[in-house]
Amino acid sequence: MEKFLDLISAEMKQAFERAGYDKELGKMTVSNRPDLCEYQCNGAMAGAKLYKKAPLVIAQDVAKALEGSSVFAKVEAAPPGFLNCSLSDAFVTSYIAGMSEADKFGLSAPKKKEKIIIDYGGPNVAKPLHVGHLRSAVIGESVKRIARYAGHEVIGDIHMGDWGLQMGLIITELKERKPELPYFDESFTGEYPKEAPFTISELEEIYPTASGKSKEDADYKAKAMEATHLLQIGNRGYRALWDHIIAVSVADLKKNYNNLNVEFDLWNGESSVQDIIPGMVSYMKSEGYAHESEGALVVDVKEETDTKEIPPCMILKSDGASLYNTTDLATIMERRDKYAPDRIIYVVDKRQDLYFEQVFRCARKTKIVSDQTELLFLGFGTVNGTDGKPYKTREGGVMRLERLISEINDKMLAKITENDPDSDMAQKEQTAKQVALAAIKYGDLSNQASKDYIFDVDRFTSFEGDTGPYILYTIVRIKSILNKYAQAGGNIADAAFCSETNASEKALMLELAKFNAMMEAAYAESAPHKVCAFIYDLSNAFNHFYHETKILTEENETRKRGYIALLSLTKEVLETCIDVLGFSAPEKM
RNA sequence: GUGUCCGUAGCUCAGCUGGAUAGAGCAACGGCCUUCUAAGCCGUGGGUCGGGGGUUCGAAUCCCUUCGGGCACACCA
Repeated sequence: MEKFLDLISAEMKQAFERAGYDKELGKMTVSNRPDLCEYQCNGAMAGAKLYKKAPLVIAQDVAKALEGSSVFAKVEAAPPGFLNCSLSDAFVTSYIAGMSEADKFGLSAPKKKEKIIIDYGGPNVAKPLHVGHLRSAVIGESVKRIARYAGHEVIGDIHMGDWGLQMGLIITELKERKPELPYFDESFTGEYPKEAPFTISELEEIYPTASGKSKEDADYKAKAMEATHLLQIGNRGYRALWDHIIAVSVADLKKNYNNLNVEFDLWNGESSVQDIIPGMVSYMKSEGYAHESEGALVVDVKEETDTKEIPPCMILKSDGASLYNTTDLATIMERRDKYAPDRIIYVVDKRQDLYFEQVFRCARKTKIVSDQTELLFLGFGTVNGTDGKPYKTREGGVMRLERLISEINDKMLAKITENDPDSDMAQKEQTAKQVALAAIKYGDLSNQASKDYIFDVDRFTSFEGDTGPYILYTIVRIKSILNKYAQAGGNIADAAFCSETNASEKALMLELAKFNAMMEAAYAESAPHKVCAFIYDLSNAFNHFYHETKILTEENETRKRGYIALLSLTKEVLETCIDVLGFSAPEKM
């Protein structure tokens, strides 16, 4: 389905042509003076120089050429040369009616269906999730859903940090505490226990303890590095232990991400590509891409056109061990071979910008990625506290995600209980979680991803104005009316748009009409905040309409059915949008 | 030092492929609940769009410069 703006621009372009001007001047934009008109065209001013004519004269010529238009109800030429346009009710309602019939509300299928891998989440196993992990999960999930809605094939990969020194540290600490375990007995040849010798909470305590010790005790650190090495070369007991760590950790991660309504298609990690690293390294050596520098194996990635120094991309450390670069490059190879993606999107902290620039250049130079594959770095900003510094607990520690979420859940439940003391507790807890999640996600996604943002718990739990709960509240209001309508015997499916509209009704329709263009832009720019801005405007338009219009008591049946059709469409569009943002609305709140 | 991002109302942020009087939310103040959920609606006050220069009929938006801040800059991820 054509975009609304394109349709009315087409009408305007024809008018420019009929009046004897270049039709490319006829581009319409949303009015920035809503008191004067709905849409405007500034082409007459741009054409003034070209035709050596006063812009107002051109505007008047075009306005004249639009007399009798079925699209525009009114076109006015205003000094110095604006064309102020109001749309005809019939045109708007027929567009909206078409939208409600169309697949995806008129969002056209992409010219080419792409295969996209989104690399997001990126938690470390055995370390609890903290606020820093929130953005990658929330933004990545939304970018994934937007791309999917836009008609592409999308694979989400959590890409865990599950290989390296942190694993050696945990193993070392376990060995100190429980040396009697069979995993540490090199003569043990039997089957290892199926049960892990620790719980997730023990694991979460073990890692920071071990990490602390290794910083103070060089001997301990050496042991951890040795353990890491043994694990990597396949020590049987350590591998068994590692399997336990992963199993326990992944189960916990799944629970946490599930609470966030975040789902991954692949649970791969750094360890997944260990087998292909040796081959990749020897390929880079034999093809002459990699060379030794200061003891390490590197690939030069600087280019003539650089305005800054780009350090080489390191493939192996001077001790021969692999590092983040190594696994990321190997992962690109693996994805190429398994999925042949058109694009890989990395939803990662923006501080890793230079690092990914190196990796991408290295991948291109060494041809481990196909030329047709786009590598996109989607860097997000830091989550700060109200002091503008990275978010911490009141005590100054790292804020665990679970704690943050439960704090907001609690505040939410208190608010809901205040509003509705009667419903049963389980129901209210469920609703509280739903609304809290909307508050957190909308609070994050309504900011541009690349910018730092301030996570203000008080603001996020106040739920007024431009917030997730406001959007949910709007949806709940609509649902409530539609339910009442149905209960009174009305059939929502029978509703039909009425070509006669009041002002706030038309304004709501004009907001709805922006849907497909908005979604297209949100996909093209990987910009969930555009979806947020759209549903905020749409909710405002609805609430204004709601306030002005008595819907269920409307006596004119045709008008009433028109209202119901409009409510129904508004609800569906809002629900579609919050779904791509990764949250949902309750029945009541 | 080099690179990069940012600087818009008291606070948090939109707007940035150039257009009229720079928008929201919060906070402040004033209205609106016997009527579809007041987590709402309506209104008032609040701005040298960091400073300076340039391009343009027109600049928050593009270019240059300057000040202030964040971040990154090979054996972490």
